Amino acid sequence: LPELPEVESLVCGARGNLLGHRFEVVEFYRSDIREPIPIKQVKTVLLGQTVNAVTRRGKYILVHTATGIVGIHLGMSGRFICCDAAQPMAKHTHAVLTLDQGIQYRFVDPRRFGRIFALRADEIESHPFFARLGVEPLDPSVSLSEHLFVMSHKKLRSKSSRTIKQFLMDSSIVVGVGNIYASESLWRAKINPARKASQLTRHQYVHLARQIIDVLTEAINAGGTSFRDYRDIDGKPGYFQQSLAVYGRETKPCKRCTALIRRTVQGGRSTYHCPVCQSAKSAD
DNA sequence: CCGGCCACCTGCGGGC
DNA sequence: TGCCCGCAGGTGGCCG
Repeated sequence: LPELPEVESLVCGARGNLLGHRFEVVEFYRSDIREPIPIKQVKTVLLGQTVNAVTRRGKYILVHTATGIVGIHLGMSGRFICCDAAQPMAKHTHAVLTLDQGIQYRFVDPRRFGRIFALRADEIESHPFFARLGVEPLDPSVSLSEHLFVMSHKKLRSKSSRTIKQFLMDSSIVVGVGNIYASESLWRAKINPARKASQLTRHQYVHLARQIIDVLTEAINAGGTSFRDYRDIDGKPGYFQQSLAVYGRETKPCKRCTALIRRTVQGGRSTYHCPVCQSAKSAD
């Protein structure tokens, strides 16, 4: 579920349901997720309070009220589902927030890698979870290409030999580029994922940044449905099935050149690339 | 200070 | 059927 496009879509949808509404009931069914949920603090922020804003930093969802902010991260398997109070409770529902009209937001997370925490309004940028986060790729005031180029060169001084794929997935450099969109944007930019980040030219970073912004934007516009088991109400597969060019397509033909997509492992995570379009030495 | 690796969990699909 | 293995969208923290 959670790559940046899913989180962004969720935040947009949540604004419609939450803004100006009040949490009447806040329930927890288990609090031992990634870190224990600070139930008392979370209730202080939410219970009986009206939502002033719903924002996002990286893949963190932030719900603002007059008494503070609750941060929610979905981890690998988390969902934040809006439904009627009458709906049967899904397995692994750990928290239920009931709004004034009986609408509920439910936090469901089988693997429990997600987090729920509270912070004060003035803590957002200094909180450990946010302090070292890199730039927002879709922030129009940021030159993503220049940032990536400069950061990749900074690391060069400390004999870094990090690959471009792992560099893109480093949230202290840029947030929101997860395992799917790292592979996808490198394929679009025709850059081999095993190349050293420090060896790419400024020109290549310009091209790569363009692809990152485009692929994330397209996925957001498609409603953030880039997960494996997504089906819409008619049972049709979402963006994931239709539009991902390489992710999860090992041994299938490249959508540009028909060569067979290859799966490799970098930092313990699967990487997909086309050995022809993204040939290792291509300076493109 | 930095890069690399692990841990944290449950579920699912494939092979035997 | 059923068991076992590998794999799954993330990331903070620890170790060397």
